[in-house]
Amino acid sequence: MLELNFLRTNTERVKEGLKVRNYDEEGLKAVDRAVSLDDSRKDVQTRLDNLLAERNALSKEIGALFKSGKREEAEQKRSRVNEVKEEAAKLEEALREVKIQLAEALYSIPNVPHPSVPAGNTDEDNEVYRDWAGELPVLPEGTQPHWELAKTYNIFDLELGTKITGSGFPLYRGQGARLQRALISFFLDEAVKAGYEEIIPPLLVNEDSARATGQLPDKEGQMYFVEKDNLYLIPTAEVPVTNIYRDEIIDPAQLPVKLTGYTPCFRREAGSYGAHVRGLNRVHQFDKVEIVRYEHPDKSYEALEEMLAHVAGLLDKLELPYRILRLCGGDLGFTAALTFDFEVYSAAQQRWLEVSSVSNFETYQSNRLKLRFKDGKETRLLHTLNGSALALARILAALLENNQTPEGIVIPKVLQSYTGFDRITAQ
RNA sequence: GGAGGAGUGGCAGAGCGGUUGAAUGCACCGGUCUUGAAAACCGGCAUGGGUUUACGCCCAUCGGGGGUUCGAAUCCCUCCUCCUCCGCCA
Repeated sequence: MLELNFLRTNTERVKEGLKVRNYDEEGLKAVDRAVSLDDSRKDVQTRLDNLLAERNALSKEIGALFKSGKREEAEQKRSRVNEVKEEAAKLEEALREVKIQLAEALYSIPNVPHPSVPAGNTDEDNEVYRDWAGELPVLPEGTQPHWELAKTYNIFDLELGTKITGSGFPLYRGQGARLQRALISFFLDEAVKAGYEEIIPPLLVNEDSARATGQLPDKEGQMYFVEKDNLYLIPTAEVPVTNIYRDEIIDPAQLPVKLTGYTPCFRREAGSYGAHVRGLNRVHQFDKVEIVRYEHPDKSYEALEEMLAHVAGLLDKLELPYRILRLCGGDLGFTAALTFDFEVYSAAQQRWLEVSSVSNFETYQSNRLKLRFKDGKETRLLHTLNGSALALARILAALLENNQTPEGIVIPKVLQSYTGFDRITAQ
């Protein structure tokens, strides 16, 4: 959530930001509402504090009176304290109430978009930040989409996944499983080479963690929930990895903190079926390597560039055609200030598939996380960033389609030492 | 899963109903001394909120939540976590 101080001192800027996200006049009111709720909060807080101060002072006096044997005086004060306590109880209730409302108001206000974020409503309005410079591959007649290739080469099986679990849970096998593992290792190795510390986090998280990264209360329906133990299956490694430093004050000498983690990701994706989500295009379980950074506020946009270069480097090495989009206000995630999406071209489907999303959240996440650093005497919020590097299922889809030849599916050179074979052939 | 024990500042560790946001030690940051360093000595050293031009003052926080009391780190309830023993187990 946004910092209250920022909200108070930059009210107009926040509103301008909401307009970029297509909020109407009604939506903008949340900003003023939050500020006025905070005014009430301060007012109640001050009155309560004064009462508590009085109570504390009286209690001390009572203690002293009892010691010196002045019973009666003590009794008098005691009844006064009881009055004070009654009043305080009311104010405490009021404070609790106003805090809940304030939190709700704050949760309803998204991050302020970076000035470079273009206006727009849908993904159609996203800006092509860097287009693919070369020719897009055109496959000859008779080429197959990846779900057909899966059958031809026996590399993954959606029907089996359905049998075992349900739709959207692919089962990889043989050379397909091997290729999947190769991609994970390759991505992790590249991240480690780039200075990221490798993390294997828990795949289930508690409510606090889900709340801290903004999955709750916002995207409740997106996550699988284990009711018996009150745990959520992670929709991305971002959740456990970003929570590592929840509630911490970091020594600035440790900055930047660079972390990477591979995890399966679980997403309910309720109600999404149809042609666009065929095959591996959208599934409930997929593998992803995530990179996460905590940065000094002055350096976070530099870091974002670096992350873009890193992801671009991965796609270059995999020899996949891709483009980079700058998300427009309407498509930008609730918590992000600026997001770039990477899309690879899937030649058989003749469409672009999103394989990475790289974002700067500025202090929006760290405010909820209470993730700070010491800036001299001052304690300040850090900037958090993250990006997929990379999401597996769709990469695999594009790879299979683009690299199909009459002699099998060609494995990119960088992966061959990981897979142990240079092409996938019919088994 | 069963039985017992414990959770206090960055760490270790006192306190077990009153002026204790918390002794002491270590770590850390200043200073004195020293050619320099170490040692010694002196000082500082939690987070959040309110208020103030400022110095400061006030409130909350001793695993989380609730309760008893004029007053709770200290007593009670509850949840969580950790340790020991038993059971189960990749």
